[in-house]
Amino acid sequence: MSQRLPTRWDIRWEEELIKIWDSEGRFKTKISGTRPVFVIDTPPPYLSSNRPHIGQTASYAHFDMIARFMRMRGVDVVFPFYADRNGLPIEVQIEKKYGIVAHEVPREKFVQMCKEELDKYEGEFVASLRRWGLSFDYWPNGTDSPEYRRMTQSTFIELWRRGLVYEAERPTPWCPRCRTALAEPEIEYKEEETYLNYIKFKVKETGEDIIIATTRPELLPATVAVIFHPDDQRYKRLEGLHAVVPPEGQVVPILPHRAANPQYGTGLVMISTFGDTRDLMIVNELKLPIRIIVDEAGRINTGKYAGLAIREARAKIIEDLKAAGLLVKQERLVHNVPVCWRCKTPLEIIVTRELFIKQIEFKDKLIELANKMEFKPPEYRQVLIDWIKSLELDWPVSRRRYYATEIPIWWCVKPNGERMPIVPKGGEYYVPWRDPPPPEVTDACKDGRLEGDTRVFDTWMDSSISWMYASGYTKEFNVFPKVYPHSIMRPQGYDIIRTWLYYSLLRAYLLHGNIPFRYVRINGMGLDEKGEAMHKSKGNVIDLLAPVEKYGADSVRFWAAAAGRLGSDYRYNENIIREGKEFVTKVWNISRFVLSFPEPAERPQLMPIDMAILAKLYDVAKKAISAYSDFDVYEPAHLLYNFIWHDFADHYIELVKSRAYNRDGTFTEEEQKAAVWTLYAVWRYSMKLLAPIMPFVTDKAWRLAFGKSIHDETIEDPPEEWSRGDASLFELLKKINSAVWRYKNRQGMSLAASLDKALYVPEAALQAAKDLKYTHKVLDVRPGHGAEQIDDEGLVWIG
RNA sequence: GGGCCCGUAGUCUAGCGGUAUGAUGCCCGCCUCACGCGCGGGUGGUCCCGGGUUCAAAUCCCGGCGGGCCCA
Repeated sequence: MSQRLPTRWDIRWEEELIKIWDSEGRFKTKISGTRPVFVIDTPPPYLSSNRPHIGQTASYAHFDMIARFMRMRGVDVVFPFYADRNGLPIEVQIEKKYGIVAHEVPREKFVQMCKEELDKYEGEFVASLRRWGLSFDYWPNGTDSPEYRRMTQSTFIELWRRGLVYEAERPTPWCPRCRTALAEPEIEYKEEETYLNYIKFKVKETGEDIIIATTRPELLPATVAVIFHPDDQRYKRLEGLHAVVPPEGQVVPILPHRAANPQYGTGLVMISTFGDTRDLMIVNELKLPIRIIVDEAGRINTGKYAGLAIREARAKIIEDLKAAGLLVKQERLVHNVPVCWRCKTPLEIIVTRELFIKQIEFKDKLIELANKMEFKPPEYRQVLIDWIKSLELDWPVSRRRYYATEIPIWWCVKPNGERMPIVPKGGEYYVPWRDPPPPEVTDACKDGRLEGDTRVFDTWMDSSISWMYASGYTKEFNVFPKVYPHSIMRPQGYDIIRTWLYYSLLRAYLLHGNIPFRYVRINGMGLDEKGEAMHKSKGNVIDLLAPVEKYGADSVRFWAAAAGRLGSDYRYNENIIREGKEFVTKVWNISRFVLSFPEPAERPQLMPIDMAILAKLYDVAKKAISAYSDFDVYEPAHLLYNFIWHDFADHYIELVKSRAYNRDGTFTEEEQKAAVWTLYAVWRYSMKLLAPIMPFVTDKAWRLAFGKSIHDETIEDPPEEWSRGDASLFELLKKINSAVWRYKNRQGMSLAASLDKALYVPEAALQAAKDLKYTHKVLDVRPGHGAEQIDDEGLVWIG
């Protein structure tokens, strides 16, 4: 190798390497058929903007490091990248961008607008990640492709056949703006200022007045009960009596129920169908009658206030109550209202026909399965289990939106008006709102008229089977039967445990009676320098390419790996990126140094210090391999940084430099070769261990050295014989080096200057006497004590 | 309102029963033939506060305060 290589790593080499990797076909999934297969269930990112932020990208870099490590362990890794493109956010974005409302535009056209917008983002998204050196196989078919949607639909049809899906009229949290039902995780809460209204009801049996406090007076016509807390002595006497509800005068029971808070308002609470989820729960529990007064657009649809929007109705009814002398008082109040996660519109609970997937009856089984998955780190298992325990409703999966997977149902409308759902046989991509029904559907509806369902699925219906898609379920290389579920790993953030992870588990259980994958790797969130989440609205989003352009991808990857422990949040920290850059330079220069010697063909007789550094490396390798195997990149990053820099470079290389050069023939040829052989052995092995984290500098050096890619090498377990060296000798030599350097420093000497004295060291260190003598340029190296102690422990003397 | 996590030198971070790890910053030296994006040496901490358990607490328990996340 030439000595004329620049002393600094040039980050432009990274872009050359990406081109080389691409031309070598490294980004394509390869299944040998002989090696074990491992699937990484890459999170398909949602393309609501053209670039992921740097925190998100860092987690993808982690996945890449794991993929690269596994490949070097002799495994065929399926590491796909495709986009999640279905769902509400893109629709909302299009509506905002063009100032339109989805349901007022021809559906075909609206869907096309969404698709085009997404296409614009995807190319740049992929290119940015590639610039980070990510080695995924890019699959252009995202969750909105016929290929993926076909799978979503077929798995749904399978569940339908098994009776796990039902359509029911059910009170459902509903967004009047988006005109869709929402599932539990899609509900958010927002503080809102409102009035708590104290309203007079009459007790039917006694004629006395009772006062009820409510923030939702417009729901009075839907009120079906009044409750008080069972321990509330003030109202015990009302138990079993009835209340007359203004203004329409319906008579409802007065019941004790623990959900009533005696401290809130008057302690008497009206229960309406449907004010909120608590109302819903009580209505179900007490089997109260259902009074539907709100329609899909959020308008009152019955009685005196019909046609008014919720807020208008509220104002009007308050006015009427006032006029009738039934409004006792109003208190200002700030409370939390449930809102739509996407558009923040306050939700209503209305009754619609929705499709539900059964989950409540399987809670115990799901918890059992959750205990069978391996969580890294383990503490996140409880988050999933707690969530399963808290579920109260089946999963509503139908949505009245547009850019999503169509529900594959046709409705057979009989002459008598009866509607029968018919599902096709599966295996195709069905668009019932647009396409004619397939023959098996027409055959099943000879006596009726067919209507295609216009609804779509909740997007988690798509992403909850990503682990099947990633395993090539729809692809030519389909390894699903081979890897499911033991060789699939799900990497994801803790923020979507209750959604992506939970629904994946549910779907796997319903489809296969099993877990979806054996391993769950939970990463923390990437935060800004101050430790706050990055949000466009906050203006603290750090671009994912700027630091790469400044410091190079290897440096940024080093930050990604080293910034935080697995499962903990990690902050953006330019210092660590800079440290990564310096480490790249260090690695580069170590490589230049080692490669300046011809590698000995045969293994020479090693000296004790050579054995000692190998023993040290043995230990580092064991720990690093074990950590990598647990999908941790933080430990390896720190272990390798410290070993390569502060053991290998600072001490071993310094100690054996004279022996390796052997300019004046002080050492025997065997001794010299031992140094060079060991330099190579340590360098080779540590480069391989580092390659998953810093794939660029390690590959460039490896190609110069051996004319092939480091990424084709195998990381074997370290040879057992390495462990026979004496690692404590190495620690002792480090202390001696430091002591001498400190001494020279205090004497104002250059470290390269000769010291006209003998060095006295512990007996053990004499095994490296010659190396010590020439490294420190002392007269002699002797055992015992000299005239002057130069360390804290009394080990090192000179004189 | 509930749950979970976190609070260690200017900054970031490890330790999680025996008074503290590393990085960075700062100061001082060194052109040592792989590297000045380097090498060496030093400086810097009531381990958020209060109480408890213990021979002994950053470390365990309780209560605050501050920050974050998830959920209602």
